Amino acid sequence: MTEPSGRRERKKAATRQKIADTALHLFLERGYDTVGIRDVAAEADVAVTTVFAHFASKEALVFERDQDFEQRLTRAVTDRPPREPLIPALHREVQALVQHCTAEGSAPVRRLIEGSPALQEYEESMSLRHAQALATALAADPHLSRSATACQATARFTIDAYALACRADDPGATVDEVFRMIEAAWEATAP
Amino acid sequence: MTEPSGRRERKKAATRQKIADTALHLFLERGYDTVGIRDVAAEADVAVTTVFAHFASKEALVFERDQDFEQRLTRAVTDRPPREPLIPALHREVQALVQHCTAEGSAPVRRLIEGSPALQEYEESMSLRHAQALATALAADPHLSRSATACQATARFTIDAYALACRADDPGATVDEVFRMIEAAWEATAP
DNA sequence: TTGTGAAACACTAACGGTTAGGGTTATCTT
DNA sequence: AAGATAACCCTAACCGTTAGTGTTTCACAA
Repeated sequence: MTEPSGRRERKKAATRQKIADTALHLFLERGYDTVGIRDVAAEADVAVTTVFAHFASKEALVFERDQDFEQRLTRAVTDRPPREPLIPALHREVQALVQHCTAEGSAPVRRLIEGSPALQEYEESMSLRHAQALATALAADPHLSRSATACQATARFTIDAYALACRADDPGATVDEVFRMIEAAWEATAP
Repeated sequence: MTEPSGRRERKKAATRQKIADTALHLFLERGYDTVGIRDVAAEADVAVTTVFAHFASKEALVFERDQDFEQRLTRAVTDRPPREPLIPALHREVQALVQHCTAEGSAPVRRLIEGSPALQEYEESMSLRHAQALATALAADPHLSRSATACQATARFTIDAYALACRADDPGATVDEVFRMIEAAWEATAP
């Protein structure tokens, strides 16, 4: 119940940050596979157990920043003004997310991920969780009234659009093209 | 260059089969997490290294049978009679694959997979590889002449249909419904 | 101020998947 | 029959991850 009560939380956050920064730095410098958890812990000057107290797995160290991805997607649905059509809202949000993830600064991290099967698998797994959350949000929207299957499919398609665009030569155009398809698919499910 | 030259290959296949059978048996009996690779190796009477000579990972032991999944999908595209429309062909093949995977005998294995995050992650990862293979097959079909993006998106949508249907209450109906969406999406990409 | 409970962290040791290194046997080829 | 090689074995280790068990540091109230 105590919100900003001080030093302990700050120190914890600092420790977490230091671990994440150290890890990303080492990964980018020497490669994901070559750097062990023990290396990260030593360099960050913490115990190995402390690393796992802050991050669920080695892979999670790399995806520190993409915390709010899921929230942004579901909010694009739930916080949309009444009567605002669904697909354009999703389209806009995905466009923004893709731009964020293909920005200049994210390039080295993307290369890191592409270079490690373990990281790619982890990212896919995250994506599926996001798709499930989005599907739930879609099914809960009273204005849509589509079948559960239609909601789940649309959620997956949306995540597909994001995943494809992140790896495409022209991310923006890819989002637009896939969303033309999603729009048609969605219309085909109208009651 | 030697095709069926005998005993060695037969023995190798037998060893592989014995490992897979033993593993699945143990997993179903005592649970995936409770059974270690060392247990499997001991029960199959082989060395641990031999297990990994035949299977790339512990998870791969469970998916021994779904070898031809990828081939069946791509062949549904490439071996389709000329002028046969794409989506119905895919629809039929996915329907068949789903029936195969939701058949009576596959239920215990499915429960095994649902019970282990590691197995689910592995299955997703397989799915993505299949989607990429399918996308390549679509892009290579001279009759289709769609953009690379459209092919990739359609491939992913198809895999989504399979994944959703395998977990749905009514798999057949789910395939049909999602393919109505895919059909519309595909039409929307007509040149 | 000080005592108290809890949170954050450390250390050690281990577990389980996976691999490297190096040796043995069975099969294939010539 | 004599190499060549594939399949296999054994040992020992690496690495991610966790359990068990303290120890330090902070928050809070008496």
